[in-house]
Amino acid sequence: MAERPVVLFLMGPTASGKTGLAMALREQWPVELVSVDSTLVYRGLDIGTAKPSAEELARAPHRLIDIRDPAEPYSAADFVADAEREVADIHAAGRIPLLVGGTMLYFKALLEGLAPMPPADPEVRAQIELEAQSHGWPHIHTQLAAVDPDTAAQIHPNHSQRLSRALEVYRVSGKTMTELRRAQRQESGPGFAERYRVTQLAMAPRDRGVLHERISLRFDQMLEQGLVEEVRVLRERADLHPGLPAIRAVGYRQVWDYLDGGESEVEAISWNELRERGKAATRQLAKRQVTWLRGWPDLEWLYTQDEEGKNRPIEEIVKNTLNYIGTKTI
RNA sequence: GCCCGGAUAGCUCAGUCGGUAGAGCAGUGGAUUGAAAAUCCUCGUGUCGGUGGUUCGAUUCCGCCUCCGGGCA
Repeated sequence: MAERPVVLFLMGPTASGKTGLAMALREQWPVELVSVDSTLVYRGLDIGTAKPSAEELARAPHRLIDIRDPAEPYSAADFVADAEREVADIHAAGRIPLLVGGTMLYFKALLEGLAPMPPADPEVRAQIELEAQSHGWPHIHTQLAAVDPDTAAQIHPNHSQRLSRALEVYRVSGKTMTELRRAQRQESGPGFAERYRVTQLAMAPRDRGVLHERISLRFDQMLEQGLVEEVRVLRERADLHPGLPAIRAVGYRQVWDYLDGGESEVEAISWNELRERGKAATRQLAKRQVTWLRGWPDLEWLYTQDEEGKNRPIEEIVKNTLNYIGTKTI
């Protein structure tokens, strides 16, 4: 049997420097980049998502960027299908896929697969939302517990989104998540990790304070580069609203609120408040990303600082990364 | 200079009819199977501005001082 093809993952919190490293690696290794990011998929969300510039993309193309209109939600299942296709395509061209990004659920879904569940159903979702509004989420939890006690036991009674999804799955398919996850274990073929030799890297500063500082500077830069104008353009479209995943993205939601406040004095958000809220939301995102990564199995950490807290030059990180990849893949 | 109002958690503030205090935000740790940059859970001791007085006991009442608002000169 032929040796399994190599796949590289590069994960890390926002503002850790993943894109820079990925592009540097591409210059020295036969890798092709695949973006693993739930917001870079949307066209027109550029500044606030820290999307690589047109010049950067020309020099180092990323797949799965700008593949969706902001009105059209993208999902973990969409990602798994797209990523599987791109990985196969890259291998067919004799290159090595480097999946780079910060959406850990997407990495996990690709690695472990998803249960054969029905896709989101907007009408069922709206109905559940309505029921929750009049009776509260704990009532939804009770309903779920009646049909799928195992799943209900794993979801907090206030956890709106996961409760909604679990009940939605049942109402749409007539099967519980528990049953469908059992089906996943029994019926699925070899998983991603069985088909490929996956090397997983995580990139981050040692010290969270450093990340916070970078986030602060970067959000101000985004504002200088015209983030508000970018959101203003999105707001002009009648079909976009804060209920969409694209508009809920960090930065976009806060600017949307800021522009909302223009009319009503009471709720108006000041410029400084916008800056604070945008930065706080980004810090919280980074924290959640790090939570995913702590305890993530088979992970090689690339720290962007040395033990004394000094920033390591990108060349050094590239060199160490290539050394590590070399030992794992040759 | 005078008058009024403030001074309490990193920030905004509530409160204690006198028995040493608690919300929101921020932060922290965690969860995470088609929205995931989403959504949800956990964690609250801080010379209650300083100083003197009254009191068994003062962050709370009174005096003075400092600082910050606002007003009058």
